[in-house]
Amino acid sequence: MVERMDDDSLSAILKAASDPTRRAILTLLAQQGPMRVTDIHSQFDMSLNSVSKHIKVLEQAGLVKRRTEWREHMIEVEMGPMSHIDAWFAALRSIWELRLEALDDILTKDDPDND
Amino acid sequence: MVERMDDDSLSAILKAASDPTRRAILTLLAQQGPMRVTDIHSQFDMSLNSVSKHIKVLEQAGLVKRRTEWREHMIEVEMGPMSHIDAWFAALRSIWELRLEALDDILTKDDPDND
DNA sequence: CATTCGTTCAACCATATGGGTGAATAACCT
DNA sequence: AGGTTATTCACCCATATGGTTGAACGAATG
Repeated sequence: MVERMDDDSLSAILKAASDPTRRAILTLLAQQGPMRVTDIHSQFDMSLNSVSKHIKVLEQAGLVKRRTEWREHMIEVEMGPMSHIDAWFAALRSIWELRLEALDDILTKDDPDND
Repeated sequence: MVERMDDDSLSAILKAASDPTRRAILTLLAQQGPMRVTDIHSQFDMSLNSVSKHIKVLEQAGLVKRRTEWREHMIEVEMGPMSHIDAWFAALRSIWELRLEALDDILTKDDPDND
């Protein structure tokens, strides 16, 4: 069944994922596993600070998790919340298909009353 | 292999979907089928103009299609591009799972060399 | 203690976004 | 032609966003 999640959370997730840099960070983390902010930064042509901010956005959306080990912040991708995107899309598609089926039903039933 | 679609298109799609009003519009259209801008507007507590702007964002992201019939603009949800979201998510998950499998492989092989 | 390292915080800037209002355009209906 | 209807365009405004630089902080290390 459709887990009706917080609209705000979903917005945050989608918005966080809508930035190419942030998607690249997620991909990088999925490939490499947990990385430090500095390591992530080394893969991008932008200030460490900007990368840090992107990570914060991802973190607040729940798409990454931070394990602060001593002075190093290990950032790890979190796949769980991403399924909310999937769920929303699936729900939308199911609503859409339901309507089409109903429409088809109306059009194909041999009811002489139509028109 | 990861089907690398236009990064910009995907960004546009995710960004368009990241707004609650726009998601509501998509849901409405999926439920009701094609609607006019005015009809959509009647469901929201906001100016017609704002609704029109939201529709334009959805349109540019390819999430809705516009059939301009005479003076009426019929707006219809377009499910196709939404699968890009799905595809991106699936690709990310697959990258993630591949890494975990490889990791598991390393950890479980009876290699006496590990320390 | 001073330094270096890893990271964030604070301030700043340009641009985008979401909202509003009012005018303009375009087509239909007398 | 004049009025109504449907929609967008052009502005305006407040706030958010993505980027920058420089300072600050906390912890390891010489």
